[in-house]
Amino acid sequence: MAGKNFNLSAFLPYRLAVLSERVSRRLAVEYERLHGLSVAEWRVLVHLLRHEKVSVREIHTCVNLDKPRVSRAVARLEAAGFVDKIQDTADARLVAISLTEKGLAALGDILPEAQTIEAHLLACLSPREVQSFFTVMEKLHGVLDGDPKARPRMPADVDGLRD
Amino acid sequence: MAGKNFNLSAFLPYRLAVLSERVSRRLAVEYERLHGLSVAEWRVLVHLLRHEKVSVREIHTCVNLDKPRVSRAVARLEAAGFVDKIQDTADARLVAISLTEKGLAALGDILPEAQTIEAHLLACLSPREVQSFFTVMEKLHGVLDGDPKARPRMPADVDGLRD
DNA sequence: TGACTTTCGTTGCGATTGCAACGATAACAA
DNA sequence: TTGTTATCGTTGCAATCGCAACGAAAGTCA
Repeated sequence: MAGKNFNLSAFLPYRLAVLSERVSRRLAVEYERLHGLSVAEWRVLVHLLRHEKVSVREIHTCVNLDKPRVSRAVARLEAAGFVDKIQDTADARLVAISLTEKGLAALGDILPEAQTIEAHLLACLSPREVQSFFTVMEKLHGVLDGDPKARPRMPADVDGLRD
Repeated sequence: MAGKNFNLSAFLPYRLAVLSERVSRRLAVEYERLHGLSVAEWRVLVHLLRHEKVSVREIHTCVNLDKPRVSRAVARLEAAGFVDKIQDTADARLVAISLTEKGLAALGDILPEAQTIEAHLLACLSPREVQSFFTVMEKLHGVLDGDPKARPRMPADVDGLRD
């Protein structure tokens, strides 16, 4: 049989999954330790740092979480006092979510840790390697962008790299 | 505040998570379409291709799935007839799992698709880029290996690259 | 105006997840 | 032997997941 020598450990999707999960979990240790946050909650908070009064929909399209996940994350963040959620005056369907002081303070605790972890990871690479790594990830996304069976990518992840 | 210009879309852990999930889902389309398999079941089957009569524990340490997940995946695979599970004669605690003809046939369907997807992804990269990409992933693992707060890596993923 | 379609955020629900136990068996030590 | 410890695979359980469907609120157009 053809695949007899198929090696899972060298299979790109598997490798990506294993590395990504390990990195995610390492980060999650800090979210959890500092303020009991989940990945979804962390992503929402980070998004709010740069965008005030945003809707669930906008967060959803920017941080790669489906709508229900964002909705529930926001609900938990609001209950914890990290976030304010008020109804939009112009469009009653919309909700305007923004950071509270407490939320900002929490980010102040977590962000440095997160950036330290990232810096720690990148420190083992040469500038050329870093550059190449991100380029390759981008190219792989490009392949999936052209694959009708792949889930389309959130626009923010394409544009977001520019600033 | 320091992190005001923090950009999630350029944050390494986030980028890795997004890409990895997209690739995984693209693959999962094929598992599902062809034989209704989950990621866990796919990984177990692939492992069995190279290792006959293995225990749950061994699979667990080789394919980055926790024990309960392997146990349940095997149970489903057995119910579907893809796998045989017999009790080890020497050690009654152990179970010997191996592929059935049907399981082998299923792999025969899925493996080519999986390899095509991987090839399709890699085709957009130069040999140097591929080499660099895997090297970088390895180095990132190396950083986590030295980080006490990171979850240790499964030995098989270290050794597995050698063949 | 009024019937339709679309978009909003939320909720329901079955399935899956991760983790901590569990009973059963084996290995080890006194 | 017998008591202790370690390891096996499995199960319980609460939390989370993804997806579909929902009611409410615009938007659209005859």
